[in-house]
Parts: sequence; structure tokens; C-alpha cells
Amino acid sequence: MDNISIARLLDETASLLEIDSADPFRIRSYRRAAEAVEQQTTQLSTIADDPKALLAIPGIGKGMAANIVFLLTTGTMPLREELLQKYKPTMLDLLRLPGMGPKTVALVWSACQVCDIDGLEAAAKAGHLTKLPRMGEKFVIKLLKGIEDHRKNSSRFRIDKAQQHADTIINLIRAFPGIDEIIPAGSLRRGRETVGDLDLLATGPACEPDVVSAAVEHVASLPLIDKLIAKGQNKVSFTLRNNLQVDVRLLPGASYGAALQYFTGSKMHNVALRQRAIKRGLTLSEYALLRLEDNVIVAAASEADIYNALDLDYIPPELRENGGELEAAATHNLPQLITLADIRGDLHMHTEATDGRDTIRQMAEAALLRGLNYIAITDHSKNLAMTNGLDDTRALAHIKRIREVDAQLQQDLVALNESLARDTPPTNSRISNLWDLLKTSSSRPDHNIADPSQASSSRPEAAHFAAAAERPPHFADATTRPPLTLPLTFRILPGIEVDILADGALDLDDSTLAQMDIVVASVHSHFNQAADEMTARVLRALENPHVRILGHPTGRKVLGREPYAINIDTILKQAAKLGVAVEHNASPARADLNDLHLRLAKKHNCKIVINTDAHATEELDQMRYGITQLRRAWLSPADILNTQPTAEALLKNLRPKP
DNA sequence: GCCGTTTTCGGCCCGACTGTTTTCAGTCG
Repeated sequence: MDNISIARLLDETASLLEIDSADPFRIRSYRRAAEAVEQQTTQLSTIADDPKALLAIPGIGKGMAANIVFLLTTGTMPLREELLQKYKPTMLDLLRLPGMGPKTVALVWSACQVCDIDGLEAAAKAGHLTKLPRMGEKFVIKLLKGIEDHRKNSSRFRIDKAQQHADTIINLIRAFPGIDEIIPAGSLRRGRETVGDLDLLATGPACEPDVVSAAVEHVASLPLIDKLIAKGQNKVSFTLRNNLQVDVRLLPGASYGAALQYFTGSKMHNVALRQRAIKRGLTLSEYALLRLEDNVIVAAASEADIYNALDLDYIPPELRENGGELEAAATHNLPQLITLADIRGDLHMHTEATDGRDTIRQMAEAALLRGLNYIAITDHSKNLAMTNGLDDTRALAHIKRIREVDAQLQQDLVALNESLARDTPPTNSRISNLWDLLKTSSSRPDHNIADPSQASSSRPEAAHFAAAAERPPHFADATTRPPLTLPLTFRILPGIEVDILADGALDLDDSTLAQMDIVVASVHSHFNQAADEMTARVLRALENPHVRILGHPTGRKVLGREPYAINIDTILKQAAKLGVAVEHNASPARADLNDLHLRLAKKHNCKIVINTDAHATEELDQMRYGITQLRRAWLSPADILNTQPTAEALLKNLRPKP
């Protein structure tokens, strides 16, 4: 059993305990253990013989270690079995519905014997639920809507989850000798926010027709396959335990480009492209672009060949939605799309001072190693009590601390740059860690990023940094990290994420905000306000001259909450007029502005920033998903403010401080 | 159930909102 499965079972047990009204702290310890297991870079199955190794993981004590050993040896554990005597595993689905918490799940089970979504829907429609305590008409309406949304979304996977699964499978398939390239096609390659299934296309000597059967067998026997759906001559289809369907195609090099083009889609883009081919006396299929009259192959080995043969510039996958990209490609008017390497700063992140995990210095070093030149630390303000939000006094103390850490870092960078120039290890212990990470990553240019097990557990950053290495030639990757340029420069800007209260006021004093370089104002509560109230509230917040960035402007969450009711058009216009930048939240869970919003922002000449809202160092990597969404909105580096090379240049482009 | 220390047990983020009540439980972030 792998770590992911262990983590899932521990997390499920926590949910079952919740339904069972167990001690909340016991429940939390199961959740924490699940998270800890998930984050381990070594497989627990390889270290479970050593009792000390498990206990060394924070969050794993004697009891949890025993649970893990049980899971590894028997596939289950006593507590889980005991709970499954009382409850059904399908109840865990009910917990994902809005308004359905553990207590309500337990209630409908004891009162109506309802344990799954279909049953709950039937009970709701039959009017059985309104007889129960605390459940009225409104609740039922919300619930039925929630069930509908859940059904619509649950068959799709968020892009980052899909990418993780793709990376894992790609590594397993690459292990087979003679496979040179394997690339995800389909909506994952186009960078859609959610992905229905994975299409993986492999090529190399082992994929040539006379020998491909051995590679097909290898793929069909991958350990992570839950159900094998089909195994053909050069195609294998299967599902994973989470029901994600994966189609792997093994293709000869000669037709790889045609296949990649065909399976990347979108469907409408392909239809338009084939029509264009026919007009030119050609025919396009997944095997090749052929001349109709004599079936001579015009192009097939690479996508660029195919587009060029159709008198088109190469069209990046993100634009292939039949949204004007063919016309633009025909007239050489495709935009120069933004890439991850263009982003020089990240202006929204949290630290341990509130609900983040890492320190100011750790966030700064992690950003530095990712090629950024500046960050802003923007912890929460007091109204978000659950995050330990900062009141005025603490906020002022915090930015003093940020300035101190920045000053220290400036000194350290001087020493580090000297060491790098002379190529001699530094004597300063504060920078020896940074030195090691820089040296580790640059000395391993062939490091393969997608294999997390290769990452040293004590130095996760090294693997992150090496991510920029080796990409297959067919993979025009916009999310490659930029190489570091010497001398290293870096600035930490003091900031805050203030809360916009129900009436549009901010929850900290102007005198406090005046001390901040970056003030991000965000809505965190009262989502139930009517659209005009919500719009007025945000407009009022924008009037505060200290506000420089409007944080997560729509409150949208991918596969989660719908955006709150707001007149985004009005907001964007006003933000543009006042010079307040709007934030695109790069986190794949809450890509706040969808591509439509982003185009609207550009149309209104809005300043746009892209931030990760990271709560831990590794979340800085989520920037790549945000970049993908910007590309889908046809945005260029010039459209985004934090492509500015330095903190000074960035600040000059933000709304001037009063 | 974990952790840390005060070595044997107490603390572990908590406030706001919702729909239902008529004073609050449950959910959410």
C-alpha cells in the first residue's frame, strides 16, 4: 500500500469518527496524520519495519504508527472496521455536499436510513427531511441544488490533481526501455481548470509497430491500475482507484505529431482545422496530414509541421478552443503568451504569524530559489479570527519583523553572491543552506522532476528547483522555471491582506495600512449579500487610498463554491479607474478570475497581478497553474504587473501611496 | 490520538453565519 492510500484511509477514518461524534481532537489527529503521511517523500512501506522511523514523523505517535502497520499488513485497521460496522462508506460522499456535516449525515442515517446521495435526494424530494429537526424548506432547496452541482462536477478532476496523477503514471511508463517521450494530451495539455480523463501519448523505439506489444503489456500491468478497461494493439485504457480514467496510446515517432495534435483537441478546434485542410486539398487525421489526390504525407512527425503545412503559425495548446486562434495564426497575430519565466514576484502569501506554515525567511528563500526577485508578505488581519489574524498592534510589529528579515537577507545575499562568484562555500551559516540548494540543483541538470521519490526528503527545495530541467522536444512548456541569473537579488515587501467588512470598511486602521507597501483587500465573509450590496461594498473598499490590490475579486472556487454575487464588470472598471490592481489567484483550487473575467479585465485596461496566496513554501509552485489560465485568456507579459523585473519597478506601477 | 512537560495529564486556532429556533446547534473557513 502506498502513502496516498494510507493517507486516504486515515482521512476517511477521521470522517467516520466525525459522524460517530468522537472526540474532536482525536479526529484532528487522524487528519493530521493523513496529511503528514501524504507529504512523506519516502514510501512508508519501506520503513515500517523500523518503529523509530514512523514515530519520527511529526503527527505520528504510538497509536497511529500501529494503525499504519495494520494498514500495511492487512489493508485495514481495527477502528476503521469497527466504524464500518455502524456506518456505510458512501456516507463520506454526503459530507461533500454543502450544508451536510457529520451531524446531519448521522441524523439522516438514524432517522431515514439514508446513506448515499441518491437516497438523500429521494428523501428530500419525498419531503421526509423537513420532518427532521433544523431542516426546513430552505435547507432542502439548497441541498438539492448542491446535489445537482456535485453530480455535474464530481466526474471531473482539478488540473493540479490530474497533473499529479499524470506525473506518477508518466514516470512508471518511462521506466520501460525505449520510451523517449510521454506527454499528456487532452484538456490537461490545454490547461483547462478541470480534466475529465487523462490522455497520455508515448513514443520512442519501443512504440514502433513491430515491437509495441511489449510496451503495451508493461502499461497494462502498472501497479496503480484499479480496473483495466481495454487493451488494444497500441492503446491501454484503465481507471485509477479514484475513478479517473486514463487512456495511454503508444505511437510510432513518424505520426506522433499528428496524434498529439489530434488528441490535444479541442474537438471544435480540430473540426475547424480539418475544414481548413480540406480547403487546401489535404486531409488531417490522427495519423498524418495527407494530400487528398495521392495520399502523400505532408506532415505528421511534429505539431509545428502540421500547423505550418496549413499556413498557420504554431498554436499553443491553451488557445486551441476554436476561439479565433486559427484566424490569428493565419495572419501572424497570435499573442506572445506569458510564461512562468516572465513572473518575477509574488505579492500575496502567508506565514506562521497567521495561518501559514513557514517563516518569512523560509518563504523568501523558497521564492528566491524559484527564480523570483521579490515577494510581499501579506498575512491576514484581525477579522479572520480563525487564522489568528493580526490586529493593528501585531500587524505593525509584523512588518517591523519583515523589514528586519529583509535587511538581514540583503546582507546575506551580498555574501552569497561573493561565494557564488568565487565558487567557494560560504562561512556564514545562515546562507549555507541556500548555497547547498543552489549547488545541488545546478549540479544535477538531468534531474527528472516528476519523480517525487527521488527528491531528498530533507531538502524538498532542491527537487523543486531542478524542475526546470529536461523537457521533451514536443512539449512546448510554458511552465518551466527560469534559470537563476547572478548576482542574485531579492526583496521582501511588507504587506497585509485586510478584510473587507460587510459595509465595505476595512478592519485595520488607515495609519497601519499606511506603513505597508502592499495592501491586498479581500472579501472573506458575508457572501450572502445581494449582488448590488456586495458590489457597493467592494467599491467602497476600493475607495480607500491604501488599497493597492483587490484580492480574490470573485470568491470563486474551482469545483467548490460558486462565485459570490457581484457585478464584476463594474468592479473591474472602477479598479481600472482608481489604479487598483486586481488579483488572479494562481491556486488551482480558487482560480478567482476565469478566462472570461481576465479578458474583461484586460478590456477595461485593468492592472492585473497574479499571486499564489501561498500558505507554505511548496504552494509557491502553484504559480504554474495560474500562468496556464492567463495563457488561456490570451494574456502577454505586458498585461501582468508582476512581470516587472524589480520590486521598485513594480511599486511604481501600482496605485501611488497617498 | 499527539505532544510536551508541569513525568502522568491537560491542551489541542475559534468566531461568524445560517436556518432554525425563540436561545442554539451545526457548518464553514
